[in-house]
Amino acid sequence: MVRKAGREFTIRDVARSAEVAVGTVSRVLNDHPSVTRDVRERVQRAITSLGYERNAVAQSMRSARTHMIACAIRDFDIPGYVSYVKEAERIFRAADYTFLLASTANDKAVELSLLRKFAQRRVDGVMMTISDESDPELIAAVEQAKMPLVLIDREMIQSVDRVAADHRSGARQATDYLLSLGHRRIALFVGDPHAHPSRSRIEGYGDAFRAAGLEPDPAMIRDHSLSNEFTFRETSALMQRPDPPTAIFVAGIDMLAGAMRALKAAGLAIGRDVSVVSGGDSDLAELSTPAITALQWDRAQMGRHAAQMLLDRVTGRTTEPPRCVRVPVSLVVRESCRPPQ
Amino acid sequence: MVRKAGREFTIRDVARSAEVAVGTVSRVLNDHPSVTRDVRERVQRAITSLGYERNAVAQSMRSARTHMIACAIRDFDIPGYVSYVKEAERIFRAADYTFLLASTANDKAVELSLLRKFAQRRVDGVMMTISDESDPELIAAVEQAKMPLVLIDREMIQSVDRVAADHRSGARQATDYLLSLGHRRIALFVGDPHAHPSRSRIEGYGDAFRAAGLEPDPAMIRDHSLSNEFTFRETSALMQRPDPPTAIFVAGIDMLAGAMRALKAAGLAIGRDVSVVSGGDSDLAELSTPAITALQWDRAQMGRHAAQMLLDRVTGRTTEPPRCVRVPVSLVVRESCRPPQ
DNA sequence: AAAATATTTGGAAACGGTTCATTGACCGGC
DNA sequence: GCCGGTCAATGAACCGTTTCCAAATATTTT
Repeated sequence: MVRKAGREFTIRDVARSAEVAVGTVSRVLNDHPSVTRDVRERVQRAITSLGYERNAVAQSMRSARTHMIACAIRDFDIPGYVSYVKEAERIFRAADYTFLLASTANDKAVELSLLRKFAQRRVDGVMMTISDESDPELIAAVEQAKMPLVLIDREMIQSVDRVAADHRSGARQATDYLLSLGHRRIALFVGDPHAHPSRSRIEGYGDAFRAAGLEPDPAMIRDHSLSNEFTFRETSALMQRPDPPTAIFVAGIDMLAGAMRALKAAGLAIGRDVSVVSGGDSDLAELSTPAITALQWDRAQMGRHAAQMLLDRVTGRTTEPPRCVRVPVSLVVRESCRPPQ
Repeated sequence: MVRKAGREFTIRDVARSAEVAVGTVSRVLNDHPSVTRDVRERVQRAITSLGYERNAVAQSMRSARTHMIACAIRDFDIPGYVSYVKEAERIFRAADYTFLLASTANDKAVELSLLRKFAQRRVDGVMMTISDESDPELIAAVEQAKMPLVLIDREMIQSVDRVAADHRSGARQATDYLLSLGHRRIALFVGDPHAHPSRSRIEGYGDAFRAAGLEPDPAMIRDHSLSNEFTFRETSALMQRPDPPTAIFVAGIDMLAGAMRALKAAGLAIGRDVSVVSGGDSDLAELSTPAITALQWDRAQMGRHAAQMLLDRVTGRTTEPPRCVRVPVSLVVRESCRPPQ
């Protein structure tokens, strides 16, 4: 049999070649029990001899399931995020789902447009972060999504499943530790306070101060952007004040590099001149000299939870009300903090 | 109009609601010129009032184009790779292509199975790495792929498009530099020599030795795996020899952390006790104390090239024979290398 | 004003699977 | 020898678009 120009073989070609009906080929492909050994083998032979590959598009068209899961995160190259995603992809692939990935640059318009695209593609489920958990348009888009959806590291929208690290407790631990060393002017860097991680970190920071009978100084808090440039600029500015902080808590997951660059440029030594705690652990934190004290949580577990929750919805195994899984955060004490001079 | 239970609105519902034919709705959706303003507006109104979302699956079915690009890389959480991917995704999204991502763990079976999956999904193009450029099965699978395909950081398979960094020149520069400082026992760590980057690095390393009238010592070369554990173990072993290397060139893109961990554990100071050059630049390399001398190339550009080449094939803009784009590599000298004592 | 041409709209076929009602074959029991 | 029941296999309908031909209408030309 010769393939028609530009056309791939279809189930009909297989049927003709094996001298059976198309329905029979479909049943062979789907391991339906009521096919005799003889016919099954004839069909298998036809399939291999033609090099037939089943068309997933046609399959999705009829079955109204695409076996695709979409994921949208702030940015690909944030090692912290990618750890979640890596584990999730592994689980989805094992469950025979294809993984679709996009970055949003933390931009609401991109987030909304991706949600529409995912809907048009009829993906079976969505895993994502959003830039602003209190934006009505984003909330509406998330709540009215036609497919199951899991939010990553977001907490506020109660009507969908969520997986989040316990950043409030993490920030509390970090701040408690710095306060216990005697620090009082502790700079706090977080990202956009419209999303849960930043808000929770600010809360945890405040919790620690208040538990010590102190009031946090708003001038020490910088909440604006997650970019490295921002962290660099603000660290530089803060260290030039007449009363610079004696400790810096760079709470964003990928802010450490920016702060270190600024301190290096200013000729300040971590540990000796200023104490530093990083809000996310990394090779950089672990292997710096001195090694940086950091907050840490099981990122693979977070990805696993998100993937599993989503799969449970997609396959209909769960119809329970939406829930929020919270992953614990702990402080790894290294060498970057000393009592202030 | 009420949506039937469990069914979404279709183009037919829109047609009925706007009192036009389905073909007309399709023409409105596709901005076909021959639709009068009046009809167009009536259809638009029907679309918004029903909340209709076009079904991309059906569209693909009919048009035989999915507007999806698949990408398979060794691992998500290798910052070096993710930089390529990030830029590529941006370009594909801008061109209205959806990006499909999978990790292969550098495993041939996974690579083959993903290629089949991509074929079944009828993606319009594929961007990937493969674990072994000389494996006949992989070569066959890549060459016989029904869709355009671009290999990332692979060079050998001439019959498809490729984008690769010039690792040979990079390794030559790094080794030249270490030799010029007076080092002779220079350890070289690379990944699996079945793929271009490792092979090229070994060649570049040898080039430098031979250009200096020396012969490289095979006992100083470790080519096996890209894992951090491997690098850790082998670094530890090598430094315990009676004649340990005076310099280490960790040429793999994500091997630096493993080597640094081993040196730290052995109580050896980089720069003073042993010189180090990293085969890939990173925050870790830049911000370590001392800062690590590293090879560097424009990763975004690599992703851009790959995406553009693929788009040119997918859209039929190019029918030229396959080519290989090579991205230059340069050495950034920092503080991690000194003459041997 | 009629003819020729261009433009807009309608409606059916096609894409490649899955599903389901129907047919046909075979077997055992009375 | 007939009937009922089970199991395999058939083939048409269907999923939601796009595309193409034909019909209807508008516009220009003669």
